[in-house]
Amino acid sequence: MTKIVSHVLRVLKKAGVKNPILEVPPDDRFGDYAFGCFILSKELRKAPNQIAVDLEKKVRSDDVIEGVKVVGPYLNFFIKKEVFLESLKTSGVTKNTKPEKVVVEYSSPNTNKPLHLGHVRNIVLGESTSRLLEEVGNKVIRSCLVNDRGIHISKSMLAYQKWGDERNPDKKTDHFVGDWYVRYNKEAEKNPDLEEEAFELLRKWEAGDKKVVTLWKKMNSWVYKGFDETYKKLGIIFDKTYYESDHFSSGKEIVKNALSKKIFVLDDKKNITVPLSKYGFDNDKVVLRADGTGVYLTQDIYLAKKKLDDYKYDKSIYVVGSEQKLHFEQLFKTLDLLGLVKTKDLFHLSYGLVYLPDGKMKSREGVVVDADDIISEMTSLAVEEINKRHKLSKAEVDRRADIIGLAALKFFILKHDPLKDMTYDPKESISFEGETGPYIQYSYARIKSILRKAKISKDVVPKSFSSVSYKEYVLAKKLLEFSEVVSYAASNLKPSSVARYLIDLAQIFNTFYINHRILGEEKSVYDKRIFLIQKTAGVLKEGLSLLGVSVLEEM
RNA sequence: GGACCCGUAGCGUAGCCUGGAUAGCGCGACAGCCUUCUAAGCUGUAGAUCGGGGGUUCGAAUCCCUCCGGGUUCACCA
Repeated sequence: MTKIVSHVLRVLKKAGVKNPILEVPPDDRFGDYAFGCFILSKELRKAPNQIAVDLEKKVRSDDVIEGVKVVGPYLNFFIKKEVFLESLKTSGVTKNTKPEKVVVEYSSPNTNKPLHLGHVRNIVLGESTSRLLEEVGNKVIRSCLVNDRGIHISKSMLAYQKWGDERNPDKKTDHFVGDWYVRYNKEAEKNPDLEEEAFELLRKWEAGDKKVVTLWKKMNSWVYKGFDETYKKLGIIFDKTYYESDHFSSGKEIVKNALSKKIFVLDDKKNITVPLSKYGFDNDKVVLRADGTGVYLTQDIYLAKKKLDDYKYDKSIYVVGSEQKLHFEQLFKTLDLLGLVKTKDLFHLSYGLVYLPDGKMKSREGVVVDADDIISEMTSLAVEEINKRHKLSKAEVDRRADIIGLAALKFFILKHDPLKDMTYDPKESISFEGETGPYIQYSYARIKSILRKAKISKDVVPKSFSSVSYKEYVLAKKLLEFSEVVSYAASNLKPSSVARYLIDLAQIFNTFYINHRILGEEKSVYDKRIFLIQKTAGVLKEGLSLLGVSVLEEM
């Protein structure tokens, strides 16, 4: 691709254009590349169209350029179709020249309730971002910060203590704990004194009360067991888990130190604060209360330092919902002031909230789309779809349904720009047709089916290509875009651009598929098309894998 | 009230960074395509004053200003 572009640029320079810029026309009927002559019109004091006409005379066709054509102010270049297929032989994803070590923090659950759809968005985004960064050559450390202490877990604990009769879980263990959290909130409505009891429990926990700590450990272990099952279904493995309970009171030394260096200051109530208002923030931010207790920011400072000590990272990415945007701006500026990490090496990958049709999810009332529920709902929908089409053993149906259901769910989330809020309507649920994960998987399976019937296992690479059809050319051209798309997605942390690309590619492939036969064609055509569909399968599989989605050989 | 984000056909969205040739796609609607490599597919039709207004520019969905609508956030909560 770039080779073709640089060739055209060279030709333009030879024709007398000093700094040529190429653009891609909106429709390939206009050509493969275009040079807009507007930029020259002032300098040459000629109409853009006249310039284009003059240039046209100076450009000859060669082994890359088939011809040029003037349309209005544009000089349009038509590239020989086989050149695109030829470039496909050597195409691939470009790796970073300087690989970086990147810590990606995601999931970050509380331990008082099971994971919900919001977490799924977070996890799927975090995982895909990690894979993208690895794809371009970076080293990624997947980390998870567990909020395992605080008033929320005390509430679950209190309800269990009061009404749980020391029962063992009779359902998925994290759901069991979550039920007590919901129970607490229900009871607390009638009896506001419960809140004080919950705080009492938290104080006891902090004081190291044995009974409370034992209960806390037991309930957390149930939650972790449940989380692990969910992570396993989603295909997630963390390299490192940080627990809030290990360092919720850490970071105080760093803060005091910064005070003595006059980086931080005392406010009129003797709280230690970060003087953020000097740097364009609305307010200063308290980091250590006068009574010596820390806040969220305090331990986040500590954690950033800890991660730095643990991994000496070049970049640190936090996958956290958009409602915490301000907090991360404050944190990043603070870390910069402390001289710990430069702001440019920190990134808050912010994503929009997941809404239900009637508003926000409320986990304290149990109004949530539970992660496990939605996964199994997707899976059973997939079972129905499979049974409509095939008669297979139950084991095979289940195997395929897992892969298809998860693809539908993950792709549905990832095809949206992370920034935007999204609404999930359980009634309409997630489709398997149109712009979906299964659609991409299906395209892949179609290719695999042909390759099976052709009994081809190795890559077919024709020496040369001839009489390339329009649809073959369009497919080849799209395949060549893959590496650019990956680079863009990795540097902008936007898995959605990969998802969008895969939709386009699958559409183009399916059109190609309907219009061109492969099996039974004469050798040169057959080889050319096998080459194309093998490349397509490769890109579909690799692209999906960047989204954390698997493929099926048959579906 | 301040700050930030979002506003593109009935619905869901891409394009906005880096301005350019008829605003791309999916769902839904309508009309078609399975005796040939998987119809989870393909083809066609209808459907958009790109939230309103102003500005910059030869040219604005894209950049700037402003207004309107929606959201998030502004704690010594995480």
